Amino acid sequence: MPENLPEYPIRVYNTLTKAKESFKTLTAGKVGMYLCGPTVYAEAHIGHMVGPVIFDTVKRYLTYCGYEVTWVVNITDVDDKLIVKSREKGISMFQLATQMTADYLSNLQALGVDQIDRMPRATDSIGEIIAFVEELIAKGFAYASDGDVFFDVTKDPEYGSLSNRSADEQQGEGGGAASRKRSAGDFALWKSAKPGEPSWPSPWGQGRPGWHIECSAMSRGILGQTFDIHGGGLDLVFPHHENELAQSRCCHSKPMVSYWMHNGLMRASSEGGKVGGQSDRGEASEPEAVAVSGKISRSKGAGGLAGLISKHTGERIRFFLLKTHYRSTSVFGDEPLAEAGAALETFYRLFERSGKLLGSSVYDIPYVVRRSEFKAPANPPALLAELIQLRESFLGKMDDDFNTGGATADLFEMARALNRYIDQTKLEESAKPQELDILRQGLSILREMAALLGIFRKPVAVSSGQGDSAGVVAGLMELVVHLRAEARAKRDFATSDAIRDGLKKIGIAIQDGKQGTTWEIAR
RNA sequence: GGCUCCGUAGCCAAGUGGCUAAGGCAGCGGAUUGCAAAUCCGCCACGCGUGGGUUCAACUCCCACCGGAGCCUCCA
Repeated sequence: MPENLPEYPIRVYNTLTKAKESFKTLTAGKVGMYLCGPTVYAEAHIGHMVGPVIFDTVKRYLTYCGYEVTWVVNITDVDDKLIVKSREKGISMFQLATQMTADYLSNLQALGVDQIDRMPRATDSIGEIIAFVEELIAKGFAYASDGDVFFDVTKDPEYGSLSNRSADEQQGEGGGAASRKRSAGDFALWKSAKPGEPSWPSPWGQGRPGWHIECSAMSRGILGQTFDIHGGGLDLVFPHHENELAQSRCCHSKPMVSYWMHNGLMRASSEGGKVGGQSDRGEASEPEAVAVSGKISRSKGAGGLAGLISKHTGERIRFFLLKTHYRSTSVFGDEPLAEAGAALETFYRLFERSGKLLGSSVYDIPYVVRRSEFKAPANPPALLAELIQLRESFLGKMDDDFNTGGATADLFEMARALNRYIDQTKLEESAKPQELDILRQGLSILREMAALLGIFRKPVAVSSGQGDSAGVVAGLMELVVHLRAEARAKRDFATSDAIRDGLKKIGIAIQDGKQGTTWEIAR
């Protein structure tokens, strides 16, 4: 790779310049990427998954394009909310953080986020944080005040450049620490500990880090003073990233990051305005009033991601997040997720159908994992020519600020082309080896693109039977399908339809195809 | 009040100066099927919140207005 530096026209929207810019790395072929992770004081909600899924996809894409990416996601495990929450629960702050970190990690895993290289914890980085604060004081950008240390925003002429606001505009009352601040916009780098609070020794007494400083310290420690991409939710632009940026830029007298990327926020749909059925007419068809509440947040009681995952599958949630552009806000709820699920069925059915023809799982078909390694055949058959073109289209969308939403359209076109090929070539009646090979190659291209989105990496469990019962269900279904086939052979359609209808009522769908009858439990 | 962003078919959603405005969900016709389901083919925005303006040309740029969201306090 070093001798063959990637040259792809990737463009990235930069919050700092408010424009799409050509992607250029600081070090040839290498990318340093930092995403602000969660404060682990409560269970994660779907909003916390947006950034990880997006940046997981960004890393997959950049890696595919030949870059060597180091992706860091921090864990904030010391913070006021952690202290409050742990007291409520009667456990230590560290226990709470450990529990919630485990919850976060399990959610990431369920959504296929497995590209993270480093997950530093704030409490493991206290030494680096203190050193960083000392440097800022030495350089005149920060001052100690009665056990606290504050960043002096008036010393930074560029303060506010990220969120487009000026320091003197900040009319905040300065919080509880106002009396110790020189100006209201100053923010804490180090907070003195009250009795009983978790604390670490420092040159300013016992205390703990402020919110923003850990990211400056940890990103520097792992990625260096300047790195390529810094991400987070749109709600972090101010004050978190603004402050982080100010600390690092002032400390090092150089830019902190090349590209600031911010993802849009999720909004929750909620049923509201349940009107009583007082309709004049007998047929009351009140439209379901769906109120869209604001941004979801844990302070409003959002959560239950684990339940959501078991209900909708991680892949469905991931696809839902990726079918919209990462910078837009989207409304999330059971309906939108179910729709995403319905869309995915197209692919699952294609894979099942193809798997039967090929005699092996589509998920076992190898595919190209480096963009430069794709080799188009000299005279491709029509199907492959079409897929190659769709592949180009897909990659073009991804090059343009990781437009996953636009790219999914090409995925659907690929599925249609493949289904059409199977239909028109009548592969299900008889298939020549070379025809199956073309199908296999086509599926390989589809999988290559899907892998960039981190989907279709492994089969989704079709029968939802649990444990031992799955085998029982499969055996029962085999029997039922067999009996029904006998009825159909005798043209006893009353019986066969009764079986089908009865199964449908308990959530099992039957499909009669040329290759026999298949069944699936409604997902 | 200040600062951002958004408003594209019944719903979700890509596009953002110039060929016929992607794709998905739902729906409707047709092929197929014993009937369905699935799959394929076709239909489904003469118009992209409203009103002005710039331009040879605007959904795409500018202004105003209406509607919605976010940030300015903890937040992914």
